Amino acid sequence: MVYRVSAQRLDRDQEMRERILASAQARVSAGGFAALTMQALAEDVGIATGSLYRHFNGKGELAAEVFSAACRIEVDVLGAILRGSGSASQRLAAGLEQFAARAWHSRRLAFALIAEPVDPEVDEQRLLFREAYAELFVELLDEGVRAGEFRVTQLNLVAACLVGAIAEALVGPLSPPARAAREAGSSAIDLPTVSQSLITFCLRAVGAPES
Amino acid sequence: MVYRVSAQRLDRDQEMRERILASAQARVSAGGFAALTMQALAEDVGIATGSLYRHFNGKGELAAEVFSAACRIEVDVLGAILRGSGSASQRLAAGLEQFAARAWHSRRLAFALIAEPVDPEVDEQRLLFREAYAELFVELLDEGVRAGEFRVTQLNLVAACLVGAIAEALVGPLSPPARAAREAGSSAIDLPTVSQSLITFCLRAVGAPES
DNA sequence: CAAAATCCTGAATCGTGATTCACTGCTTAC
DNA sequence: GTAAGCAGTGAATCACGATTCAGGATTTTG
Repeated sequence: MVYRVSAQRLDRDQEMRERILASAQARVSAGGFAALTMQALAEDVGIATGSLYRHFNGKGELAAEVFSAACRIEVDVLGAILRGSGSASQRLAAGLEQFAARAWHSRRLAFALIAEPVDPEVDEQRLLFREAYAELFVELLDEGVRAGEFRVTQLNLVAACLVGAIAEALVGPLSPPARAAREAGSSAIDLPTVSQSLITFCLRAVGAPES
Repeated sequence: MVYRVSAQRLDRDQEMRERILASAQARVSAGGFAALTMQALAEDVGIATGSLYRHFNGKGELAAEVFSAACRIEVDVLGAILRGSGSASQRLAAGLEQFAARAWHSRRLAFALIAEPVDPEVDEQRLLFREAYAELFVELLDEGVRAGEFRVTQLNLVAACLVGAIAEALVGPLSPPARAAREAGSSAIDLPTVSQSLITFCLRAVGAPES
């Protein structure tokens, strides 16, 4: 044996893996998962298409990893707020505001994560992350109910409704951004307005007392 | 000229077109749009694949037509209720109940119409029909606000939230049906419970006074 | 019934993009 | 320095289903 996997090699592999993931995420952020082709990605990174397969078993795995990484950040951010300090209502409002702001500022990515049609492998991840979101809301709802702030019985169902309402409001085809993109001269709603309306909607929906 | 398009032929063409659409809808109802391949469809109908192209310009057109037909029914049904008689709150509740019942009884189709990844051509239709739904809700919200029943300012946004909440609750990956399908032994929620929770959620969300 | 025109067939073709693999060229260890 | 073996290359291959099209079958009219 005159060749063995050296530490140097492992480092380089890891670095390359990260470069690939970074390029992939950039692609998705710019043009959605539809823009994530192995050929284009390889060109971005500056390697041959075949080389991608040294680092990932296939496109599905790669896409799923891009997806998870992006989502994990979102879930962590939201979780930190929802599990933070303050009353359940305050935390719900803060979480929604944060969520809205993030989605607003990277719409393409938000759309890709929440709604874009993709490989089944990615869809599985999406399922898991939507559940993760819902789980966070279930926790919060539970606390809110115990504290007498919220009036909800079917925690899971209401959590799903919240996730759906938020998703549709912010990134679905009906969302203000999407509408604005379609009809050029449409009356633009701004972030604070959307944010506030969404918060009011959700707080009322869970039976929080009006401020 | 010894051959011209006769009335008989036109009739047959129309009948065939309808048979194709019926088979296509059956396929989608059973296995979603993913199961709608031209080959399989042709076999179902009992004709050659090429013959499908006498009746439809391509798969996109066919799929879009299946989609529209199914959606139009839903929108009409919902519209009839939302525009019917009774207070805005009563109509909203009735509409939700109806919607929930229909989705519950044909989940696969509901999923296909609301959430399944498909051709762009179908996505366009989806956009239009989601807007149609939202438009119905906007009308209702407007009436409700005028009547002093609802307290909502951003009608469009709130309508989108409603559509999102309903969709996610009933057919999204988080929905009780979907959950039950995944975890075999999960505590099954029944339709009346889902229906009631959804109604409460939506009525509160739009600021309707508690009953 | 025959001629003329269209319809129907389904195997072959096409398009798209992921995946492979024989080859070239680096790394490693001594 | 150099032999052994791994990494990188990218054009060729594959997979998959939509779409086409050259005949054979059918319908229409006189």
